[in-house]
Amino acid sequence: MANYSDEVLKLSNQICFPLYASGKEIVRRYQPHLEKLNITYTQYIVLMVLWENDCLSVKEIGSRLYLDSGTLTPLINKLVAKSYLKKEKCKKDERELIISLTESGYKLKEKAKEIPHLVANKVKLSQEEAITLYNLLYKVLEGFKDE
Amino acid sequence: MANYSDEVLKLSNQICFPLYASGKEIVRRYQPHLEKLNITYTQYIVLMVLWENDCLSVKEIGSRLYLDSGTLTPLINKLVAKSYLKKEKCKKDERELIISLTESGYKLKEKAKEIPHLVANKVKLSQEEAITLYNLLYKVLEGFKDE
DNA sequence: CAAAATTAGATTGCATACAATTTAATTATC
DNA sequence: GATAATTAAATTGTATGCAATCTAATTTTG
Repeated sequence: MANYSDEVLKLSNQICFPLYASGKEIVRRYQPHLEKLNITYTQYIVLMVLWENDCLSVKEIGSRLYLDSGTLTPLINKLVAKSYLKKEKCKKDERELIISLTESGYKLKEKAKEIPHLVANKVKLSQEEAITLYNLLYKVLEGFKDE
Repeated sequence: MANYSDEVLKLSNQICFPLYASGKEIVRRYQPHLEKLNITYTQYIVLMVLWENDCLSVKEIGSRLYLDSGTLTPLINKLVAKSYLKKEKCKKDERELIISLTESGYKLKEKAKEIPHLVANKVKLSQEEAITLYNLLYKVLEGFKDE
């Protein structure tokens, strides 16, 4: 007979699963568009952070994107190899590495601006639902910060 | 001067990013608990599907979890190596592979039942907010299905 | 019914993710 | 001011994810 613990372990009763799955699926929708810019989704969000605020340390980028140096170091190296980014040691603190956009990295911004709309159109939510979802997701993320 | 396209490209204006990040972060909260069972999150959700409905094809598991054979084949092999699952060819259609729980795979269910609570406690949402979030996420996922 | 098309899994190749460890630089402490 | 503790990146190792391709089995079609 199904009991309470069975219910708890149903996929459909756990909020983690739809979070995990929808995150994955929406990122997958970005890839075909990003491919035209020769970048991946993770590379795209690194660029996005820098388009908004150029010249940041690896640490700072990681803190905004919830990524650590194990992910960022090789990823930034790829973007440097593609000539979208450049790295330089911070003068004040040589442990830090300042990441900044190259001319061609900055120019990508214009090409990228249409992509969010293209994917947003595939998300079948009303404006109001999207805003609610957005706020709840940030609430989850913020909640994780102070642990 | 910041214009509309700049706004569009701000991380904070894109619903994809909080989906991507919160999915990743909540999965990360599962790992320390799952480690005690010697499984990863993806392995856990495969087991969860089978706890709910044993004996499924790789295709069927993939359809429920939004994963393809490139991810599932090696992952299922690991669970077979750990003696949690077994594989057998489908008699009716030899292309299909039926995946089922072993005795020890079934027993894991009892040990796993406390984990969702432990992680849910870290998510700082009210009951009502969690339900709203849950429904919106499934709406996103369902919307992706018919493309 | 034989050839073509489709389908289920497996394989390959590339790009994350992240824990754990290491290295170099900076701060805190005695 | 030398040593200990801390911090930023890089490195290592393991586990996904997924597109693309391949192989074998089954269905569809002329």
